[in-house]
Amino acid sequence: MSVYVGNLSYEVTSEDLSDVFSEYGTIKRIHVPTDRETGRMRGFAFVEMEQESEEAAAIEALDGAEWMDRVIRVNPAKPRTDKPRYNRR
DNA sequence: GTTGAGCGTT
Repeated sequence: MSVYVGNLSYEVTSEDLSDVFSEYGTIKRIHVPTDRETGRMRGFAFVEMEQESEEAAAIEALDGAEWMDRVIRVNPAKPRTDKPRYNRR
């Protein structure tokens, strides 16, 4: 169970996400991927809750919501695609 | 500014 949070501002941190999502359930884990090469945020994040019902509540409440002057996107996350990454630097 | 890692081809 995990939730994808996209269209985020680059100013948003995992703390902000934790703060907001904890209103709808118990945060199990927060993951904010940063670009491996630039070290900067990629404008999205992942949140895991204890229960899927909690995630659903968060999705309903936050998807399309205006946050940090930006309409964010919240959806059930897709499993990590394990696509080949041959010549990465 | 939209789907996470790492190994360094898994």
